[in-house]
Amino acid sequence: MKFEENQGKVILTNFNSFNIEEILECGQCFRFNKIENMHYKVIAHRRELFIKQEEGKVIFSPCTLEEFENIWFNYFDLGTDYSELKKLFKDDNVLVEAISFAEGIRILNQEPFECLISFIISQNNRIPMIKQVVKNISEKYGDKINDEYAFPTIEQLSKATSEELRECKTGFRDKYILDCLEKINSNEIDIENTYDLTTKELKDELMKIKGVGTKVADCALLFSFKRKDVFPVDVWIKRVMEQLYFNGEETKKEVISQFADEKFGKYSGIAQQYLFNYAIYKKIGK
DNA sequence: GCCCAGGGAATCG
DNA sequence: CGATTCCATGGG
Repeated sequence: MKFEENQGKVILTNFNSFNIEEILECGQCFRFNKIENMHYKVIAHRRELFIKQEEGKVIFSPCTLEEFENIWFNYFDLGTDYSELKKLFKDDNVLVEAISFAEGIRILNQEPFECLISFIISQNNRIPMIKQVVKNISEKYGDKINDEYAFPTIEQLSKATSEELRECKTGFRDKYILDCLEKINSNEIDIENTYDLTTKELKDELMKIKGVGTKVADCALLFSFKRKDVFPVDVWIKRVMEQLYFNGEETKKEVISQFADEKFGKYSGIAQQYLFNYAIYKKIGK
């Protein structure tokens, strides 16, 4: 892998396992827009970033070398060698098949607060609606950056009222967002300093928030707290796992979760993302 | 009007 | 505790 700055852009070459469409469209993040094929805009870290992928190269702009090294390298998880991780799954024919549908998926390292709120909103909701609600909240409470709005800081969103949140179309999840803010502001939970916590300790912490159960906590753990050993089980994963590993038989989420931990191990979260993408692609159960 | 969405809380045995 | 029941909103 190589990256260098050229006239306000950073060009990434000699990489593997990077497909901007697969990375953004696989349901892990909500602040992006498609401009054209393999050309996207991402809003994260109070910045607007354009990503255009061509044969053998990815162009990030506007972007300095410093920003790339300090922010986007980590955001796109470029320190992780996905070709090595995929080798861990090479003996599982089912997973190999799922991976073949999106070789270029990577798990983004998103900002914890935004990711947590986004997945609180995801409860009983659809991906296009989640994107819309997160956008509404950003436009109402966040700072303007170019022609978009950054996701609000904790301080900014703490000014929100139940009525305002409902105007942003959060629906009944308004009280969950308010509870999240209360618990952060009263230091009942701390999402800033989590490095020393085990995955279970951090999960218990997150689940103190009303509206955060196993699934929402797992998504936050995987997508923003760098815990690649968690395997979020939602309706799609449940269906695809039942079909691929349980002979199409109805299986409880807890059983699927434990099965995944044992089968996929330390990097089960990566496996989950390939399987989720496969489930959506095949429209399993629909 | 009806159904369901990347679930969770409350309640019950 | 594990299992069942109830909850609640917007969009198609």
